[in-house]
Amino acid sequence: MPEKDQNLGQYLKELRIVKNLSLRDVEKATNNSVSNAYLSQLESGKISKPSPHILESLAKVYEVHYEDLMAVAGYMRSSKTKKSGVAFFNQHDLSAEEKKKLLDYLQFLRKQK
Amino acid sequence: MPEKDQNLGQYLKELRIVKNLSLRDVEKATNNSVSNAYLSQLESGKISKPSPHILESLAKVYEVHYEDLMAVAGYMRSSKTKKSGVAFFNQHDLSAEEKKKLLDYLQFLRKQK
DNA sequence: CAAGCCCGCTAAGTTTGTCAAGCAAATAAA
DNA sequence: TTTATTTGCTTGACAAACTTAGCGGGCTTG
Repeated sequence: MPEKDQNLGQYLKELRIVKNLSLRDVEKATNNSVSNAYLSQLESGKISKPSPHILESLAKVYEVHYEDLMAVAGYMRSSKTKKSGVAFFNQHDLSAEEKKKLLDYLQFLRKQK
Repeated sequence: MPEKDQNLGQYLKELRIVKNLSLRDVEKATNNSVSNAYLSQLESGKISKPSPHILESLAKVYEVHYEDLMAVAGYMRSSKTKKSGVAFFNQHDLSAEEKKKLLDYLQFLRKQK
């Protein structure tokens, strides 16, 4: 489950990277309802309270429960431990740094074609 | 249950009137997290998409399920028919006008001491 | 009547979410 | 290497959310 104090931006970035999507991929996948520029700001934490319908669009693309994103955004208390798409990155007691390194490495691996 | 197409403002106003609270009463009850001026704008429909934590504060004061308000605001599909505090005003096939007249009359009655 | 309080409401200002355009670096293609 | 495409990101402008101050009306109390 998403950790309580994990910030929304990091979580969104994890989801996107694991799914191997670019900012613009997501923009298209959401039918332009979330611009790549805005998603960038979300991931970098410059925006902390997006409107729920934005989260809904993202949840659909990332195949995550809408309520999960709402919870991470601080809009709801996290509901009953639903295992979402990136469960691996959240279930194994990874520190924030470890997680980040793994994600970086994942990108590296994929770039090797 | 709140009707699908019922707008948020009207619903909030109903709740407040039935509970016999003034705008300022609600402001105080929410610990100043919802100003009376802002609530007025909400009820008049000048603001249609308040941030969820606003709805959370109001739900607490009005003793309504948070999810209900979220649903009425269009942030969630209405969950399983929870009967909220003003069930009377929503269950008896009242038209919008009828409802409004009843609420006005309710205020009139109460004003009679 | 006058002084005071509470009511709903609004006008004006600040903040913040959101988008369109575009830039610099990385990658791919020629 | 040069050109073109993609990627993440920043900037500037706009709209919508949200705040603060205050008005005018209706009650109450002296």
